Formats: sequence, structure tokens, C-alpha cells
Amino acid sequence: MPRPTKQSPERGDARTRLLEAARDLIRAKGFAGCSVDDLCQAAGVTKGAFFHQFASKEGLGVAAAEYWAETTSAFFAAAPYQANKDPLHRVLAYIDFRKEIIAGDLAEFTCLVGTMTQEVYATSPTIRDACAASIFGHAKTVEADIAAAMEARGMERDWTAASLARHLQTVIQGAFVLAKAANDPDIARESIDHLKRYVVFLFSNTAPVEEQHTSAERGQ
Amino acid sequence: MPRPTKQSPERGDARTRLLEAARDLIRAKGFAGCSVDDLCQAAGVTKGAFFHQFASKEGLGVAAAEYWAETTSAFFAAAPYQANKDPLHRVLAYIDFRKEIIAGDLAEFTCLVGTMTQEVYATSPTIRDACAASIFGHAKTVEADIAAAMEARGMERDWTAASLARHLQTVIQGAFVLAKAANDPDIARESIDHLKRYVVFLFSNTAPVEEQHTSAERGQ
DNA sequence: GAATTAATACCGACCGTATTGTACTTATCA
DNA sequence: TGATAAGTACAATACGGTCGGTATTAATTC
Repeated sequence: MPRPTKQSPERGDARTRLLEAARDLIRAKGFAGCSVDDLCQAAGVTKGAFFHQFASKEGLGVAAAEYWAETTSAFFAAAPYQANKDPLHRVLAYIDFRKEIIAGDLAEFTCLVGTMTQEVYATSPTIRDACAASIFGHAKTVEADIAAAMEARGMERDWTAASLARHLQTVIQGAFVLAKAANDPDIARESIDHLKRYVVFLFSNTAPVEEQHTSAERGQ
Repeated sequence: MPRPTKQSPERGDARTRLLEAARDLIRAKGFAGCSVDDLCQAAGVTKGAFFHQFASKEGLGVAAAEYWAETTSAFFAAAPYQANKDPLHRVLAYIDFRKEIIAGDLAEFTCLVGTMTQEVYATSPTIRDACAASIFGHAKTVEADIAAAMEARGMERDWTAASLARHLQTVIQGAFVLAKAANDPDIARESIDHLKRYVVFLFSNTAPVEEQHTSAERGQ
């Protein structure tokens, strides 16, 4: 139940503003790297509001991961590549889409939960679990398409739809790491190209995969 | 020039002990997540020694990344998979080896510089550059084998040896992220399997790749 | 439908501790 | 003896978190 604030009643409640500030700040400076004061200042909120909304800084971390899971799953659910009818085309268009949205500053397109996991996996199990739910929950949605594509082609392989779905996330997460190291988004796109070539290969032995799938335009 | 210490004269000098403590602690808790006191305690060294050896905590971060680059390059240079005569077999055996050494606790086999990069790429360019030098320096060594394998087979492709070498590192780094999220090393091994399948595929169109390469045993 | 009560959302000064880094002293070796 | 290495005490501040208080709204009462 959002409630306006004196200072900026139009921007929504303090909780949402803090979650958005956390999303942006943590991606740039890491979880331990930004203080509660930093977050409050970025959100235009006082410390009192922070600890009214969240029991602790760790509590905010969990909420930020959950908020990330919600917003990104809505984002991908509404993305144009979903319009592809064929499951395999949808998977390939998903990969294209992941490449397309790598644009702008690193902190704008990299993954909040991937960054947080690396940092707190050993020190904060609750944050780690929330991050894992986001990553593997997203993988599950792609897994459904992969499984459908496999079944449609009657494939029998020594790999599973689940493992391939996770592999897609592996490459995407790793691409972010190398892009950060090189300070260059092209490094990330490069690996997505290799990933797509691999998926095309996996399905090319059963039936030819045409380049008909679309990611940016509605496929009707 | 190692110098013994009162408390533990057998363990070498304070600088090395601090670098080893940093390697282990930062992999578990992140760079910002462990304090100078933590590092000193883990190394069995006082704070005076710390700031005698390093100008700042950031200075230790840079040194730790450089130390990581040195020790890992020596580790891979001495690894048994290098004995493979054929460059392609050496690449495939490298991938096998990367899978083999995923064992024990997460903090023992994950990558220090990958973890640090994610955290400080925006806040500490000096640490980021040191991490990048480690990652891409290592990739260069694999790139040499990939390039040799391509040349031996007279391949003409729409990908380069450099990009494939970086892709290997992408998958490895991403595998660590997902393994941390799931708290399960198997998740990492799974993606390495996909990676190997991909590399085998890339080279299978020119000449058959037998499973003769070895990673654990000396090949000669 | 005005007055009162209760509950929520928020503010901001303050607290105790943890943090990085400094200054000075002590030990060790060439 | 002079230089390097390491130990000790402490200074300055940054940090997460607390606490009493205020503002706004919804529910309740008369």
C-alpha cells in the first residue's frame, strides 16, 4: 500500500525507492560496498525509513533479490521474443534478446543477483537463497521451451533440458564477469554468440534450424 | 626475502602469509566483506606488518590479484594436461582439468579475481585491471593452443581463437556464480560438460576428434 | 460528520562498535 | 650501526542499528 511522502509524493513509497536504489547501487559497488547511508541518500529517504521498512541491511538484500526476480520475470514475460511459436525459435530468440539488452553502462545491464551471490554466498545464506531463487526460477522458464523443443524433435541426448537451461545462465553470468574485467560490453556479446552457435548445433542434428526466429519483432 | 616471525617462524614472511590469507578470505567473504583485522588475524600478523607491506587495503587487493596470476599460471603450466602433444587435445584436456579441480569447498576452487572484479570493477580501477590481467593473461595461454589447433586443421571460421579462449573463461566464471548460488559444485561441472561438447563440435567438422587426450595422466 | 483513537510511515539525532590508517617502538639481520 | 621488518597503541571516522518523536491516514465513537 504505497503512501506518498512529503518531499516527493509522486515517486512512490520509500520501500520501492529503496529497492530501486539498492538495485542500482549494489550493481555498481557491491552489497558490502554500499552503506545504509548511501542507499538512503540515493533513495532520498532517511535512515528511519530504511529500518522501518527492513529489519536490517541483510533484510534489504533479500528484498532486493526478490524485487529483482519479480521485475525481471515480468520483463522477460513481456519481451517480443516470446511471440515466436516454435519453442526452439523462442529459445534462440531469447539468446538474441539477451545479447540485445547488453547496452549502456555495465551497471545497467549486469545482473544484481549474480553480483550479490558471488559476494555473500558464504556469509548470508538468506540473501544467497533469494538470489538462487531468482536465477534458477528464470532458468526454469527457459527450460520449459528447451524441453518442448526436444520433445517436438524426439531427441534423445546425454544432456537434459534443465542442464542446458542452467548453462545459458552460466554463460550470461560469466559474460558479465569478463565484461566487467575488461570494462567492455563487447566481451559479453562475444560469448553469447558462442552460446547461440552451441544451441543451434545441439538441435541441428535432428532437424534443420532456420534463422526465422525473431527477437525484436513480433513473430505473430 | 622471507623473514621468520616470532609467532610462526616456519610459515614464511608476513607478505606471503597476508597474500595467502587474502586469497582464501576474499574468496569466501568478498573484498569489502573482510576487514584488515580479519586478514591480519588469518595471516597471524599484526596490523603494523600489514601497512608496512601494503600502502592500503586496496594495495593488498592489487597485490593479491597479481599473486593469484603468478601462482595460477605456474599451476596450469605444471599441470599434467600440458603433456598432450596435439594442441586440440591439449585444449580438451584443459577443459577436463578445469572440471577435475572443481572439488571440495566452494571457496577452495572458485576464482579470486573473478569474485573481486564483480565487486570492485567500478570503485577500484587498479584492482579491476589487476584482475583483468590475470583472467585475460590466462586466456592468452589457452588461445595459443586453440590457434595452433585451428591452423593445423586449416580452419576458416566466423569465430577467432581469442574469442573462443575468452568464452572458455566465461563459462568457467559463470559456472562459479551458479555453483555459489546453488551451493553445489555439480552445477559448475555440468556447464563444463556443455563447454567441452561445444569445443568438440567446433573442431569436429574438419577432422574427427578422438577421446585420446588425457588430463590426469601424463600423455607421453 | 466532527472528535477521538489507533496504526502506520517516516524523521533525524544519537549510540556503540568496527574500520582504516598513523605514530612510535622494538626486533632482526647484513 | 644502519636499514628493514614487524609489533603496539591509538586516532579519526564510518558503520549498522536504536530510539523517541511527528505526520498522515483509517477506523471508531458519539
